[in-house]
Amino acid sequence: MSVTLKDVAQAARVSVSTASRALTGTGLTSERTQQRLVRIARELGYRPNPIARGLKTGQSRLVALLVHNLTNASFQVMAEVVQARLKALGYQMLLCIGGDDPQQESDTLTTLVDHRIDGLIVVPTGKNGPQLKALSKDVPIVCLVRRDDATDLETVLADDPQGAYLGTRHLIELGHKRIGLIVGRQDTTSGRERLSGYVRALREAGITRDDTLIHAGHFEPETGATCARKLLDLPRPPSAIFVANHEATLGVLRVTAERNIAIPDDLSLLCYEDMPWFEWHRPAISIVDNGARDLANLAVDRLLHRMDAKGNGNDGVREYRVGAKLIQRDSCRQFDAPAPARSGKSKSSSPKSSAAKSAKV
Amino acid sequence: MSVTLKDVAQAARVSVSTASRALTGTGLTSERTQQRLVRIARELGYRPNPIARGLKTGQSRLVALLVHNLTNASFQVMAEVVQARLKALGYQMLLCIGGDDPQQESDTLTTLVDHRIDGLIVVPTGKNGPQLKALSKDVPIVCLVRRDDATDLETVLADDPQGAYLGTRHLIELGHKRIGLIVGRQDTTSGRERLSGYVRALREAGITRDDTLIHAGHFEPETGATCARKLLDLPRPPSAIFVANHEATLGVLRVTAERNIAIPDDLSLLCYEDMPWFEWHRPAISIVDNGARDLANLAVDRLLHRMDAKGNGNDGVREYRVGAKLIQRDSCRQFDAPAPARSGKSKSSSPKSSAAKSAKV
DNA sequence: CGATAGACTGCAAACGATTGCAGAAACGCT
DNA sequence: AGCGTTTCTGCAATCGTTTGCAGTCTATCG
Repeated sequence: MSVTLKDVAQAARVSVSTASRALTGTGLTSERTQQRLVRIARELGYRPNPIARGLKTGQSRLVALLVHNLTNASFQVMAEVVQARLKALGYQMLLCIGGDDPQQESDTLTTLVDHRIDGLIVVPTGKNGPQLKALSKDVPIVCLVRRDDATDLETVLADDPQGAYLGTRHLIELGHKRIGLIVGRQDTTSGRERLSGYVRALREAGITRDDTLIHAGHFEPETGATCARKLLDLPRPPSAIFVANHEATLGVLRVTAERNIAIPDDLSLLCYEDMPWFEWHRPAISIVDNGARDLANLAVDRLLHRMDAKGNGNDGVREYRVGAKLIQRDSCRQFDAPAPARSGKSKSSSPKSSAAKSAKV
Repeated sequence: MSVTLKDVAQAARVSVSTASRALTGTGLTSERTQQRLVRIARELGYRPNPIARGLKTGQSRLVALLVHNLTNASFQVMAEVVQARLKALGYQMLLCIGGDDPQQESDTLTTLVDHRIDGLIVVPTGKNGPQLKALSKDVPIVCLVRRDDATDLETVLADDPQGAYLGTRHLIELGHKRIGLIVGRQDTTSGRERLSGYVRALREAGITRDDTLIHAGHFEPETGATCARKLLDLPRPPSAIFVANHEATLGVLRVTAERNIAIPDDLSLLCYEDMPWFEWHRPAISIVDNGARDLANLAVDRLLHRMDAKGNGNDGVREYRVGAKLIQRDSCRQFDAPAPARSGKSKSSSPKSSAAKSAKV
């Protein structure tokens, strides 16, 4: 079917080995034959067969990126970054979707190493630590965004404690005292860390933590909505909500729209991680940016380093943190302490707030 | 490193060939040895090396999906569908991002066939027809969403003419006569077809086409915004806009927000292709759904068919169409013909519209 | 009891590359 | 001229499978 090394060798009247050496540029052939072979190979349209090569060398020039899904905007940009970087180096990216499901992750991992991938960047579910650890003996692995506590794999993390702290502090500085938090599962690194950042900011400001304001769990838009309702139905509802879990944002937004709660006038809203439409939304939504682009780049750097270092690319560093930063848009606003809560909700009786509402659309 | 067939054979005291036959289940081995080998293989944790197998058989169990990007929600769901389907059949999906760039597409294509992929589903740029055609001799290929006119490849398309027709007709039925259209590049199938559907619906309704209402091109949110402005600045602005180009939506939405144009009261808005947040947005955005899920499934069906049929899976059909459907949400509204346009814009003077505006947030 | 079909099994050659080893050629040096 | 180096080339083994062919064994039948 396609032209093989043998064909090239025959056409050039040399042995296959010579052809191989000439084309891989080992410098073990004379300048003349080298050039001749390169020319002939090009004329014949020879393309080395990576499968055959891989069998011999044990390498595939394939690097896998295993993420949970593609709906998450962060994963999208990470995928694009990784793809671009790898491609420039002659690797092909294998993008896999694990669905945040341990079983699926496990399956995918085994097929990937079966395919003798040269490297792996993975957003671990956290439930396959032993397997990951075992695989890391065969393949350089870098964890991204989440840590798997059962392993000592090199991990590139967003600085979630700092990000959550930053976000919370921002709200506090705006005068908010009751800040609702919607945050991810507490058995994930990011879930725990974001909560801790939130708590720290409160403590520093001398605000006592109120657990009725905190919702942690595995969110989808729908459950995000229920939590938002719970928060808003509180006797003393929060004046700001920090949605530190990406998936919940849509639900929260819907509830506020349903109830005609004007953002930021009636409620300040701050989200974690960017989405392409956040800055187009009215009001444009302020966020804590986890630096997806930087994270991906760093992960690639580390992976390449390990791949070069052939097994002992261990520099002693286990964990890299990429700083988060606050991006202020229009969804957070100075909080004017209201009259001390009496009975019932005072919202609908406030002409000011409703006027503000009609100014916004 | 990992356990090979040879190891299994040795442990079972049979030849490698027998081991191979037993494990691949060719039925050429005795029941007893077959079972014994399966057991031993499992005990040893044997996993066949797809590279070696691929070298011999010429197959890789890899199927590639080449799309433009991952920000497009349709591509996301397609990727997830394809991944799920293939995985169930023991294939690994290779997801590649071509960026709608012919050069990049071309490069990716060659590395893919180098890797001896078993099949390819591609959203073609349309600029690499000859290459695709050539490759299709080696690999089963199915085009998705776009057709490459330079080839006669089997193609799974959304029914864009129908979808655009459906959408436009819907707006007409609501009483709209001046309907702005923002549509994709006219050198792509979908761009042309959507325009034609729009035109047909107008013609059927006896509305004369007004080219100042039509904007075609390669859009990003920003250019989408400029077009929206142009439309709204027209002496007689449209009462509805059909955003038949996915990328432009955000821009249009921003302009309407900026100008306090209430949707659907001041302007009806209909979009093509769904986005996860459309139904959470207030007002929820009505769309023409191109059936991404069905498209992906059909593409996989066709590809598998071709892969089975070993080269002549050609059933004579060249083109499959997946029906589009209208999903009505809240962004379109009955149009009450306004008083004939006088001088200036009457919008700000209408108390009704501003009241409506303040009801919405 | 011997022939023969049938059911299994093993040998060895592929697949397309890479690579250690050794031979050949060319060259310089004494 | 003879010899040691250096430089290049080819042979052949190898990676882990699959598979055509031929051989072995058993069982069955005449």
